[in-house]
Amino acid sequence: MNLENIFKGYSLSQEHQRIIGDKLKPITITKGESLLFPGDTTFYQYYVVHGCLRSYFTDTAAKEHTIQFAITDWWISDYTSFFKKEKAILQIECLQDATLLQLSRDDMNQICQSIPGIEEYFRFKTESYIGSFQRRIIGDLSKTAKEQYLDFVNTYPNIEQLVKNYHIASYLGITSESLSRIRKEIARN
Amino acid sequence: MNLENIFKGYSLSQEHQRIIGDKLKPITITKGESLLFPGDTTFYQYYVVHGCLRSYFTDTAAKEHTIQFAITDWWISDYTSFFKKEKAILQIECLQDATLLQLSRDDMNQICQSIPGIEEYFRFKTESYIGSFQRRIIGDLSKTAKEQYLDFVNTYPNIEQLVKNYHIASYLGITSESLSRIRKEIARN
DNA sequence: CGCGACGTTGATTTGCCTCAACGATTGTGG
DNA sequence: CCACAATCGTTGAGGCAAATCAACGTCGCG
Repeated sequence: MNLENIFKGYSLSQEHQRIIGDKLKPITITKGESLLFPGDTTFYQYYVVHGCLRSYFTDTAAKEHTIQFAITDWWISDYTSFFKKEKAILQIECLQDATLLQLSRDDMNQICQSIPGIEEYFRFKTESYIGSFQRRIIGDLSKTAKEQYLDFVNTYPNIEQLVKNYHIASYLGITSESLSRIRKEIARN
Repeated sequence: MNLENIFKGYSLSQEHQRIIGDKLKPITITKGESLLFPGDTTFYQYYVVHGCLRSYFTDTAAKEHTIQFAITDWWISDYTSFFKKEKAILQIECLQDATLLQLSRDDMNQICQSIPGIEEYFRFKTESYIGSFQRRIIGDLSKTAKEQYLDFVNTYPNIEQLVKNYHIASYLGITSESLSRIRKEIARN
């Protein structure tokens, strides 16, 4: 396993790589399977080596709302559950056969304590989430569906090709019919 | 200054309280003033001792979108700017005369390094933001304006009394006219 | 081949916005 | 302390973007 892709910019000794490698448990999952269900509590976050997953919320009207997609080099979890040990409200589903590295909260804390500088990696990652969530809230509040879609394909061109249109629609907060019409209108130009 | 309210649950020695107290700079600000403007870079976050502030985004149509309110015991900043040293996109405005404690990013890091356990406080705070942003995105995606408003007054009853209706509307992503109609409809029942 | 999943298209409905006007309340200067 | 202006919240009329409901074409797969 090559840790360099994960901890880009952090030079790790052989010994430190071994310690981290021992904590990261490889997982394979096939399309359609789920890693986590609402109501369960998750003690893990997952690094995507390859494949594609999404986390989503199912509302009282049984509509699904995609919170996050994850492809190579992304981490995914229900972070409310992972951080606070609360029951998850999200489901995490595999959209394309995937290989993951599973890391528990306890092991993450241990790595942070025993390997100087690595806590910064995880802190930076958490802080980056704040930024992307904030951008998303601003987008939800201030943009039309068409603008949101154009932003999405610009920001995540690699994801757009991998997932179904109705997954994208559920991420943007619109119906798949509306997304279809938006795409049609864009194609006309 | 009493640090106990800020670092609830963290027992600090006299010496450590002195170190932290030296870094927290008291600030007073009056209604209508702003701490931060879009385009500036902020090196500070602010703890609210008393008073009320909001952070908001102004879109290309000159509409304001409130991202966060902050009252006693909350922290506020443009966290994208504060964490990443990027230019701020938010403005931070005082809604009720306030007393704040200003803490710079560098001082925060120094406190984290010199006082064991305090880094956990800030990490926990950042992780809590993830949870509240996630809940907000889910709300934006899955709830009607009326449900969103009811959630807001349940979750932040202390804030609802302090701020103007159009600030709440801009937080919920609706117009003040719509909020007025929603309130009227709720009052009928 | 036949079935189910997916995307598209049309007709209609609806929730919220926009624009406009008008009380109520608050603040301010004479 | 009053007069007036500004701010704020409310109400109405009309419009629009997206949802809903329904039908249908296409593609992939057992």
